[in-house]
Amino acid sequence: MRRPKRIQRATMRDVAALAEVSAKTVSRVINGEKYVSNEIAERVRDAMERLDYRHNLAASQLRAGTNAAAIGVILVDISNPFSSAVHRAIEDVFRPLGISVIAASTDEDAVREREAVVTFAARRVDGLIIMPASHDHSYLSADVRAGTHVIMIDRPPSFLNVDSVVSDNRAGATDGVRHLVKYGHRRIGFIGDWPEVVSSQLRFEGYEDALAAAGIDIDESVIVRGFDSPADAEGAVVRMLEVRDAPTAFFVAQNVLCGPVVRALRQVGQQRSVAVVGFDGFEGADLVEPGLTVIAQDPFRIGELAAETLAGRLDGTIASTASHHVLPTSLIERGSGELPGPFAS
Amino acid sequence: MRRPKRIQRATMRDVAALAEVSAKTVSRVINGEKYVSNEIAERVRDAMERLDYRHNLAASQLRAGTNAAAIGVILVDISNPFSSAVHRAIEDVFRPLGISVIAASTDEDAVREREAVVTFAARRVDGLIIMPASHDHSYLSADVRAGTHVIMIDRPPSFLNVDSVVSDNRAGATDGVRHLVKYGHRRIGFIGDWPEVVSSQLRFEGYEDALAAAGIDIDESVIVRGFDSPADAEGAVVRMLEVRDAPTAFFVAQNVLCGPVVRALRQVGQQRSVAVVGFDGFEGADLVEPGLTVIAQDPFRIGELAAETLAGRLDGTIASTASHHVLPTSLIERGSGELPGPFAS
DNA sequence: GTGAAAGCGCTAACAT
DNA sequence: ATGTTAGCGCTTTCAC
Repeated sequence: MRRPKRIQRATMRDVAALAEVSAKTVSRVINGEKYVSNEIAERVRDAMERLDYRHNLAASQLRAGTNAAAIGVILVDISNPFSSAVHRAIEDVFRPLGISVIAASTDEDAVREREAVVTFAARRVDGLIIMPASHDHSYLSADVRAGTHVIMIDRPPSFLNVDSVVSDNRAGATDGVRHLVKYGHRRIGFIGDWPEVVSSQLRFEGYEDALAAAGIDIDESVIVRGFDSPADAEGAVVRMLEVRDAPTAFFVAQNVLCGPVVRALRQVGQQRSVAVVGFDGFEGADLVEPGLTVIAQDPFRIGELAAETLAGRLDGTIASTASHHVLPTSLIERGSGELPGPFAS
Repeated sequence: MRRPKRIQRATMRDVAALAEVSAKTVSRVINGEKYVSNEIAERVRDAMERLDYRHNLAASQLRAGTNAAAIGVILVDISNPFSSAVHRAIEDVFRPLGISVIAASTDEDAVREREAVVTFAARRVDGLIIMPASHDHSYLSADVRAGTHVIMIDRPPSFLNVDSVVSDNRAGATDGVRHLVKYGHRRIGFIGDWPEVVSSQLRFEGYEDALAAAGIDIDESVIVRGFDSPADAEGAVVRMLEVRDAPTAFFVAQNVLCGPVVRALRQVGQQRSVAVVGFDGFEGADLVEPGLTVIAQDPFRIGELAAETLAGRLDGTIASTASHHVLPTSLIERGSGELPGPFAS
C-alpha cells in the first residue's frame, strides 16, 4: 500500500466525549483561552493524554483563517557555513514565537527558487526569507499582495519593493583589495563566483573600484569568475601561477573558493610569498600558516536582523515602507593579506 | 493590528466560477487526475493564473486525510557542519518527492526535542528524522503507533523500536587512539563532549578499549569531558600541557573541539610535537600545519540513508522490522596523528 | 468527462 | 463559564 490515507488519531470530539464537555471547551483549553474552570481544564487535559490527542494545525489554520505559523527560508545551500549560520539565527528568533522554519536550497537555480515559493505559498507560510538566485523578483508580487511578507538577504531585491538585509559586498571587496595594494601589490588576481550571482558581481565591482583608485588597469588574464567545482578553482590558480608575470596576490570573493586557493598556493609552495585576502573564509582560517586574512561578514547578525524584521512585519510593529539594511564587513588581518608585494615601501 | 486574520486569496470556487466549471474539475486539474479534457484544463489554468490562485495545502490535507507532505528533522544544531550536511542530504532525497523539510535545533536539550516533536505532530508530518538529545525515546511511541515514521540518526534509539543510521563511534574512536599508540604514544589526553551525550560516551568507550588493548591505564587527569564554550576547551588543553608528565598526544572526540585543541597547541608552540587525532575535524583541517589527522564520518551518507529509509517506509517499499545501519568511519592521515611519541620504535 | 452534495477537524460567532 | 451552529477550502463519493 502506498501512503496510507487516513491515520487513526483521536479528534477533539473524542476528547470532548471522554471529558464530557463540548468540543469548543476542548478548543478553549488547547488555545489557552480564559473562562475555563480549572476543574474542567484538568479533566480535558486528562482526556487528551489518555487518548494521545495531538492538535491538528491544518484544521485549526483552515477554520481560523490564519497562516501556517511557519516561515519559509530559501537559501543557496543550507549546508554552506554562511547559509546554515543564517538559518540558525532565523530559527532562534522564531522558535520562541511558536513559528516553525521550513528551508529549501536552490543551488543558484532560479527555477528551484520559484518552485520553493509555490510550495511555501501553498502551505500559507506567514513569511519568506530569501537569499535570491533569481534576478527579477516581480514574480513574488502576487504573494506579497496577498499578505505574505518577504525579506531578501545577502542580495538586494529587484523589481520588488520588500525589506532586505545584505552585507556591503562592494565596499568590503574594495577594502580587501586596497589592503593588498597597501602591502605593495599591483598585480592582484580575482577568483570569484559567476558574474550572474549578484553578490559576486558586487564584489567584483569593489575589486575594480580599488584598482581604479590605485591607478591599476584591469587585466582579464588574472580574473576567473565561476567554477564547476572546487578542484577547478584550485587548478585555475595553479595555472595562473605558472606563467611569467603571475599575480603576486589574490582576492578570493567567495567563501567556498578560499580553501581551493590556499590549497593551490601550497601545491606550488608559494603560500608565504603570494598574498591572499578572502571574502568570508572558512572555519579553520585562523589556523593555517599564514593565517588567512579575510573580509568577514556576520551571517548570524544577517539572519537575526532579517528574522526580527519579518517578525516585526508579522506582528505589525513594523509598518513602514521597505527597509534596506546594509551591514558593514570587517577586515581581519591574519598574515596572508600582509605578505609584502614587489611595490612594498 | 496584530497578525491579520483572513487574507484575501482566490479559492478554488473563484477559479471554478471564472472558468465556468465546477470546483471538482479545478481540483482534478490541480491534482493531475485524468478525465479532464484539454480544453477545460487550459481554461482552468488560465483562470488560476488570472486570479493568482495558490492551492491551499491545509484544506487539501484536511479533507483528503493525508499528512502534511513534510517531514520534521530534529538536529542538535542546524549550523553545525555535520548537522547541516545531514540536513542537506535529507532535503535532496525529499525534494524530488514533493516533500518539504522542517528543521529544529535542540542544543542537546531533551525538552526542546520533545517540544519540536509535539509541533511536528500537530502539523501531521509524514515522518521524523531525529538526532536525539534525549535518552528515553519511548515518549514517541504514541506517534509511532499513529503512523508517524521515525528514524534516529547519529545515536541509536532507546526504549523505542525504530530505524537508525549511526556511525561506528566506538570503533572509530578505537581506531584513532590505536593509531596514536602505534606512533609511540602512551599518555593520550581525551577531549570530548559531556558523558550524557550518547555518541560522545561511545567515543570515550572506544578510547578506553584502545588503551586497554595496549595495556595502558586510564588516567582521569588527562581526560576532560564537556565544556561550556570552545574557549574553555582551549584553556583546558593549555593547562594540561603546563604540568609535568603532560600528555604527548590528544584524541579529540567532537568536531567543534578540534579547532580549540589545535589553537591551544599553537598557543604553547607544541603543534609539531604533541600529536592529535580528531573525530570529524573541520573544514580547513587539511590546510593547517601539520594537517589534522581525523576519524572521518560521512554526514551526507548518513542523511541520505536515513532519508531513503524514511522514504521507503512512507511509500511502503520498506515494511520489514526496524533496521539499524552502522556506517564505518575512516582514518585520514594528514600529519598531526603521525607525530612520534616517546615510545616510537 | 463533468458536477452536486457532504464532511474532514477545528474555531468564529453567537447563544445561554 | 460553557454549549450550539455553521462553515473555513478542499476532495471523497456518487451521480450523470
